[in-house]
Amino acid sequence: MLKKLLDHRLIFLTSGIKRSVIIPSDFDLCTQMKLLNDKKKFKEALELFDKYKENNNKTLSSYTITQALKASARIRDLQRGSTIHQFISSDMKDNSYILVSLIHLYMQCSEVTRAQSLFDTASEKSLHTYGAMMKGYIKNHMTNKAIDLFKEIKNPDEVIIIILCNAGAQLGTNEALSLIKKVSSQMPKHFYSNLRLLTSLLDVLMQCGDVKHAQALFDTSTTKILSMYGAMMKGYIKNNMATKAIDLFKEIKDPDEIVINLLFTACAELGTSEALNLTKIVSSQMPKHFYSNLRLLTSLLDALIQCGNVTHAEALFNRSIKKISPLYGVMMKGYNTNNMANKSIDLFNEIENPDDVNFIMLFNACAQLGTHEALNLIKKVLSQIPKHFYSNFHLLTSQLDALIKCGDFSTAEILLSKMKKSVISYGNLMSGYLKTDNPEKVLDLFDRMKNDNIEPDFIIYLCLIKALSHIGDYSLSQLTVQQIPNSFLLNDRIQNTLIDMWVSSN
DNA sequence: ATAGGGTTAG
Repeated sequence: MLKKLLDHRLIFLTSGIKRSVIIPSDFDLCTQMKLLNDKKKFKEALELFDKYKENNNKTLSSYTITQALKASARIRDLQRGSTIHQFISSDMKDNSYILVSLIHLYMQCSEVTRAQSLFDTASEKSLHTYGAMMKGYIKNHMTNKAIDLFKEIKNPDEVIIIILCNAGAQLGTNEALSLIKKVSSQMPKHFYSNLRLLTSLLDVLMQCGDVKHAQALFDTSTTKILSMYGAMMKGYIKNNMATKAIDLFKEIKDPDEIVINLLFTACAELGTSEALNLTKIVSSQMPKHFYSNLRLLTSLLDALIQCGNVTHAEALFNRSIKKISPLYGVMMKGYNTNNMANKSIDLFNEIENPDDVNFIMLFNACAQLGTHEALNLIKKVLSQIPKHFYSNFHLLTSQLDALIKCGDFSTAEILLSKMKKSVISYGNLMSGYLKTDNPEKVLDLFDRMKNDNIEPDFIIYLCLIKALSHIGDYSLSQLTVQQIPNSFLLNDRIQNTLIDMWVSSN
């Protein structure tokens, strides 16, 4: 695009002063906005845009509007983006650059319907338009829609295939894997020399569990860029092969922040003393400014804690000038796993804007204590949780767990009735009733589960048999056990628990 | 204009 602009400028420079007063000012605006956007200074780019609009009544070029839309999309400023949309002249609305930018804007702001209607009414649909729609669907977790759209495309280019790989990686299913394999075998061979495409391909193969295929592809590539190592390491971690991820890391000459981050994740996964040594060596050898990357620091602390060195993690945490919620979260997790729930709670009280994970960690700490004070804290915190966190299933589950562990079954029951029903939450409440010697409640919950059409799992049946064992009613036991599928009756632990039950009811 | 690999969670 810059080349096009430069061409414009050359024309205007040679065509007299009069034009150079009007046009180059918009040109300058556009170049400056692009520079700011490239530096991720989106707000500044938009301020410049506003200032220019105030002082000039002239129509803006499509290049400038594209930059303004891009900045609005990146900061997810729907209000501003819509205003610009209204401001666009009708003949410019057919411009394909503007169309793509508008779709991108609405998709980034989760306004899928508005993006869809722009797409549907567009007179011409370019590959870029399809690409923006597909990317938007992925962003809004409507992955299958992205794949459906892909199937409409006759000659996908490299970018479209990259986006398709992203969709496949998000799904991680066998269906996604076979689609990717089919598409990659049919695409022009020279696409394989596009290393960004190759990275996405490695990523999707790994996320769908085809480690061997990814390895073969990685090994045959003569040129290997860092992102390819990153995709492989991420894939090994995902497929529980952390050691392989570490081995691959050792082959990298100049690791960047991303692959080091992946290394720390792998080390955290292993949690061995070798992993601890490696974490210490790499963190001491990496450039000092990496420590101010808070995402990287979070992984580093996690690795140290999981490998058992809480003291070192604490020291680094205290040394960090800037502290973000995830950094508190990882420390709280560390205290929780080391049975230091009180320290975890103290840390929570220092957080200015707790995120969802912070709340989860607090609930875990309260569950660990199981005291009356802990219950009071849970109730105090409940009123502080922002409403949008209530869609986070993890948060509700750990909240339920904390209430049960602190013995507040009535509040737990209310929460369960409001939650999306699941085996996990039922199992949690059942084992709570079992521990507090309420076997009748366990049977009651089992019936409610059946009414909710939830498929019981191993844990549920185990709780059920133990509850029957507590009650000790032979005919009730016989009647209930008939409902357990044979596949579960073959399990050793189920069989042992059953034996205990028959003994106690005779 | 749409394009790659990264943190904490039941």
